[in-house]
Amino acid sequence: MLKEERHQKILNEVSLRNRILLTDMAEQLNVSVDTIRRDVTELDKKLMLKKVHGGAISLGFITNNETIDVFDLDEKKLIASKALPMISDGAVIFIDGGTTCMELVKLIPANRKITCFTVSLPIALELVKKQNVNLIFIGGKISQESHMSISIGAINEISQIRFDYSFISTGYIDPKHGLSEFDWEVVQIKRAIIKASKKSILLCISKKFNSQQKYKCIDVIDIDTLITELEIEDPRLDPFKNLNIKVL
Amino acid sequence: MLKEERHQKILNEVSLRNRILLTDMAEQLNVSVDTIRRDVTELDKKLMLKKVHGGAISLGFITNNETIDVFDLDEKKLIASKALPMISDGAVIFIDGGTTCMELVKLIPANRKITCFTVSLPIALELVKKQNVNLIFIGGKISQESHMSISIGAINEISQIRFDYSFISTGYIDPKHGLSEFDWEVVQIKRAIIKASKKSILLCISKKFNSQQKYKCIDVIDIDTLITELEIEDPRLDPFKNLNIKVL
DNA sequence: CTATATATTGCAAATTACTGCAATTTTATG
DNA sequence: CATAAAATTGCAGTAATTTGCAATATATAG
Repeated sequence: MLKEERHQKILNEVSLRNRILLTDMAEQLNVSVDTIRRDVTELDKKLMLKKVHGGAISLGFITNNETIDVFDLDEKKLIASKALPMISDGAVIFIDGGTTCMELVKLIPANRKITCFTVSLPIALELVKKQNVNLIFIGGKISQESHMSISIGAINEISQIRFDYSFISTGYIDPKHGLSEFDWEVVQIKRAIIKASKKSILLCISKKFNSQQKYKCIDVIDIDTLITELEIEDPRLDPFKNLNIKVL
Repeated sequence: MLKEERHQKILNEVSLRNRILLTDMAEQLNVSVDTIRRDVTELDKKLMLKKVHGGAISLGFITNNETIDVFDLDEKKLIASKALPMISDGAVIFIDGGTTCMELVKLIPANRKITCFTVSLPIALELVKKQNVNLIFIGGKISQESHMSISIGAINEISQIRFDYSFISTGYIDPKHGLSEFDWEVVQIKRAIIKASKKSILLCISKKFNSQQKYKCIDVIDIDTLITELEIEDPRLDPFKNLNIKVL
């Protein structure tokens, strides 16, 4: 078999499976592992794949973090765009932390006049850029992990406010087990927020469906609206529709 | 499974959840916890996530590597390095906003155990990176201009604290007219801070000398130490030395 | 403080990588 | 066609990497 032929087959396999093992390819192409190794080394130099210990991965796969992130980002942007119409002039809203909420914040038009509360430093830093947003940060001890204010004082402050809408995120969600989190403090904060909100809107990518963590936060029924990137008629949404919450 | 494959899966999970447990990933990927730990350590070194006890968290927020051009960065770094020795373990300090204070924050070593208050969002976002800093953000309405918390509530909160040191910045300074600012609210906050501090250290680049603005904040004599980028014997410092404050 | 979970370190086994070399095949050229 | 030069391939020995495990230290939660 010609070398070029092997190269082509290797590249095919890499693009198909995103990764190969040298031993697999050796067996498949009936040559020694050394030969495959040389082939892969060559293709690596040509930047046609990435050689790693024991095999090779596609270049698309290695930047997978970015591409997947961008992919996720698109989904999150879609969720954010669905949520945006709920933010109308004059509203008093709360915006939670997390990347999905961050996309929502980015979408808020410069001329939208609202009062916006948050406990998340990154969200606040983004909100402060908006000319017509009256931003109030609920202060206190900041958690290293979540970059959120998580103290009792924050919970007290929240309890004395009445939000028209709260846009919240969750770490984990399950139709039966409800929303759950990794940090107990975060659970406390989120509960306070939902209690202080006339309406709670959960922004959640469908990837998180059917996952749970040790600290239960609230039941799914406790939120008013669930916004995902899915089409409304997607069967994956059925378990949530049955819970009698609004699904967008 | 190739190591890189695991890395990708770990990164995906981290970006999705913001946080993972080593044990969860080990189970999910069918390898030992040690392996996941090594993976995470490696990814941490590559600055692709942050390793924490028991797991890892997303860098998504933290990588605010905005290379905003800071004027006179070298001078500000010099000032920061002069101020750094005053931040000792166990101290309760306040750090003001501004680029000079930001340089000081960046210099704080990871193992320095302090309690740190601030009203500045960017400063807070930088401080939250420091493992051993107990960070408390004094919340309230955030000013668009200064990205600082400037409400009455914040002033009240500050008045109930006692800082060992406060590191403050100023917009304008003049030996006779004192420190002055553009925003009335900022003046109020700074006054409260200085009142609540055992010692106040002003970080100020010499370019600001002999300048003033409409709202006077405090007199130069009200601060304890002035730190500039100048040599101690520089004649430009004489007007301040005559005011009987410490000059570094 | 105590119990549990996690981190660190060293180590051994298995796998993979690298190097030099020889056998074989391909290519270049008269 | 003949033949030397170059490229390709497999192999063997050695080096490096990866992985899991165990013992010990450290950190966290109650």
